[in-house]
Formats: sequence, structure tokens, C-alpha cells
Amino acid sequence: MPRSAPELQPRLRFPHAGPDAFGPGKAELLRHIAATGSIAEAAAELGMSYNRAWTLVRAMNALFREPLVASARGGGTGGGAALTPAGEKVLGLYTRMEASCRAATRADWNALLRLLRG
Amino acid sequence: MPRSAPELQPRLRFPHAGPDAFGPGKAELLRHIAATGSIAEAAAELGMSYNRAWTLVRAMNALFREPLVASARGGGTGGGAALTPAGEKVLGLYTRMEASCRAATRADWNALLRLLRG
DNA sequence: ATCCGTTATATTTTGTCAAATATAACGATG
DNA sequence: CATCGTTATATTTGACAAAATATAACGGAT
Repeated sequence: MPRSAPELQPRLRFPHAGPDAFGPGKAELLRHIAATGSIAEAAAELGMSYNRAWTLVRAMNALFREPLVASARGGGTGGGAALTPAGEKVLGLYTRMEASCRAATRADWNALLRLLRG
Repeated sequence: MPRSAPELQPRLRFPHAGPDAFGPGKAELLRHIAATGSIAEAAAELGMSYNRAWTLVRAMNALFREPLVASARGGGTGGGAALTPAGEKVLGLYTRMEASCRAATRADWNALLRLLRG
């Protein structure tokens, strides 16, 4: 089977560049937290340490007016984490921006691919 | 005067993520090389070492089928550098992709800005 | 033949960021 | 009240990237 042309992966960051900004890494973490209900489990799926994941969550929660992730510890399940309504909103907007950007740049992206070596 | 809302700065990277990819940093370097005709001068304007700038140029030239920057050393002026036709083409496509992405995501970008703290 | 500003390249040093490790706090459940 | 899996936090270690430093090559101009 012929492999399809690689898709552009726009790495949108805001409000600025740098490690504390919201970008594709934090968005992916949000998706996995939403899917698993656990920071630890999301981190494991992404191959990152819990420490790193939690640092990202803390940074996200500080960046926005309202926290994106609500977490609880203790209890029968040991605890867990979930997206707040604000978290769902941000993730939705960001995901749509990625798709919009991909669609808007597809033609130029393909032209650029043809200029690459290999 | 009211300050205008910050513009999204899409950080488009291709063909993949990582230091050897083409992204906003290399694009900016290309612009300065085109404007100054010198790698050293472009590096100075960007506040980076000549060493780093030249490493980026080498990586760019290796990434594409044809080199993006043509450089010469010696001579009365000491040497210099300029964009090749391929370099102009790549820079043009990339710049347009940035603009297209900005336009396509403007509405969501503004919505996202309003959710930020500060 | 010397000078000069630039390109080109290697080597060393430094600084920063990620990873690993360790430990504490939590609270429903049994 | 002991247990358990998770969140929460600090500290140390290590890897890697950026910076600094040094030096060579080039070739037209004087």
C-alpha cells in the first residue's frame, strides 16, 4: 500500500512562545486526561513521567482564568483528574484551530514537500 | 491608544518536529540573510552567534533538494551570502502559510485569548 | 605579498531542561 | 484505623543543547 503524504502538524502556541505557553504537548495531555480520568495514566500513555505531566497541568491551570483540569486525591480509587468545562472549551477551540490551519495551508504544504530532499 | 490584540504567531514546522526541521527560526534567518547579504550580519541582527546561524544554514541546505542559501568567501568584501531561487521560493511559501493560518484561526484565537488570565 | 572581512569548522565550556528518585498527603473503603 | 492508588512536592542526577572560544581558508584589493 502506498503511504499517504505526511500531514502538516501545525504547532500553534499561545499566547507566546516558550515552555509555559499552551501548545500541542499540553493539548495532547488534556486529551489523554479526558480519556483516562487520571494524570498518572495519561502520563504513562504519553511516555512521560508523572512529574512532568503534573508540572504541565499546573502551568495550564495557572495560565487561564479558570483551571482546565480538576483533580482529587484520596478515596477508594486513590483519586483522579478530569477536564473542567473550561478545559473542554480550550481543548475544543485548540483542536479546531489545528484543523483550520491544516486546511488553509494544505496546498502550500504540499508544494513545500516536493522541494524537500528524500 | 488601545493596544491591539496580540497576533497569533503560528509556529509551523516541517516535515517533522525537532531541531533539524524548518520552522519560524530558520525562516527569520532567511529573511535577514536576504536583507543583509551576509550570514554574519544577519546573525548579529538576530542576536545569535555566527556559529549558530551557519549551523542553521547548513541544516537548511541539507534539508532541501537544492540549497536555499548561496555563500561565497574571500574577495574584496570578504564574502557574502544570498538566497537562491529555491530559497526565495521556500521563504515565500512559508510566509504565505503563516498568513493563511493566522487568517483561518483568527476567530478561535480571539476566543481563546479571552479565556486567558491577565 | 599582505591585509581584511567574511565564510567554514572543530573543540571546549557552560547553562538549562528533562529524567530519575524520594517522600508526603489525601480520603473513601473495608 | 490500616490499606491503596493517586495526587502533590522537593531534591538530586544526568543528558543534551546552546554558547563561547579558537583557528583555518578564501580571494579580491591595495
